[in-house]
Amino acid sequence: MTVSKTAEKSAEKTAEATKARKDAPEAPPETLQLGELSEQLGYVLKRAQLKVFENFLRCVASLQLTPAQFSVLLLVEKNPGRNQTEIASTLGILRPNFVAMLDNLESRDLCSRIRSTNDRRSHILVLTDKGKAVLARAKKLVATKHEARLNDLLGTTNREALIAMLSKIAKEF
Amino acid sequence: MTVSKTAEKSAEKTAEATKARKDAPEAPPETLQLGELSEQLGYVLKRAQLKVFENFLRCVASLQLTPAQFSVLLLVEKNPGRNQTEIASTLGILRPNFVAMLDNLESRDLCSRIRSTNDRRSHILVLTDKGKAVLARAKKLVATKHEARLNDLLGTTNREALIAMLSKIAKEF
DNA sequence: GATAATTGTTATGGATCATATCAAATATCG
DNA sequence: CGATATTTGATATGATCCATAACAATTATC
Repeated sequence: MTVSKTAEKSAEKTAEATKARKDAPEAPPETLQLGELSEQLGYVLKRAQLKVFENFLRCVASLQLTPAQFSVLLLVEKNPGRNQTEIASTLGILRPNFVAMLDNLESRDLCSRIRSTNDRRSHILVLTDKGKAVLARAKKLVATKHEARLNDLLGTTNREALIAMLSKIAKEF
Repeated sequence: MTVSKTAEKSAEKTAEATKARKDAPEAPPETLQLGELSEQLGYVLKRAQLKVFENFLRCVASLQLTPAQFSVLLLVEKNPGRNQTEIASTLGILRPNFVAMLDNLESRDLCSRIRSTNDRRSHILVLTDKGKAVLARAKKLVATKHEARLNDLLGTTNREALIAMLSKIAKEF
């Protein structure tokens, strides 16, 4: 759809515009060559990440959950009774930016802030019943539509190897 | 360094705060459990991508190049004579956002916009001599410091497998 | 030759990310 | 004990990135 848009044009002025048309070995002229870019880790990582996030959003579109929101719900479910700072920092979210995120989730009745009795400064985070239900549905959608897509593409063994390598990079790079 | 910050506190009020202290099989209490998050493709992808970009910036800090700028220089070098729309679109950059990027690179005399004689609307992009030199130095830094780091971490075979899988995801997901 | 499409550009708004600062609560330490 | 420092959640604010609409100049199309 976007390939044949920029065809050869204005070839009547410069006669050389149609040179090297026969026995062209490779490199179709209308497509740009990525070259070393396709071997750059950062480039391909970023491109893959965008595609994966995009697919994630489609898969859980019915629940209106972003990857970041999904990760918050997962972490709160796994670690009930933790405060905002703890949840945010393990997700790499800065505390100021976490406030609006929680405002959103709380306004949708997916999680609650509870003033801690031990330390009245902190807010303990817990999932509401609705939050647990939504998260359960999200998990199913992600497993059956999102992760399954990855399995189809790579196979289970490769998928596990990929996750392992990315985890290692995230931790040790 | 950030592990032992939030130690157990105020354990004298609630006697249950110190329960399950002996024969704890796993799960140190001061560290949050990632749970299913560590298996989520999107999460580990994003985390890895941030680490890789961070490392890239450090490796080429002397040249003041971001990953995006590096990709532009690489693509222009590989595809001389292309216009802004072509370069931007193959990198997934929207044309309006590409203008400021080029203003930056051009103000640093790394690349030039040249009015095309065929189509006087478009700007042909080429690297300046300085741009070619800077790109050459950047390539060396990236190869010896950045990509080499990845080889040390994964090994050459795994590195190639990782790049291949990420490329596949970027294209077919 | 009138109309449509393309190119680079500007303006603009949203989303993400980072820093400084604050009040309330707690911890630390003399 | 009490003065000081630290922590927590929050606000304000700015930077950066990403997306859309619109525009003038140029070219393509019919």
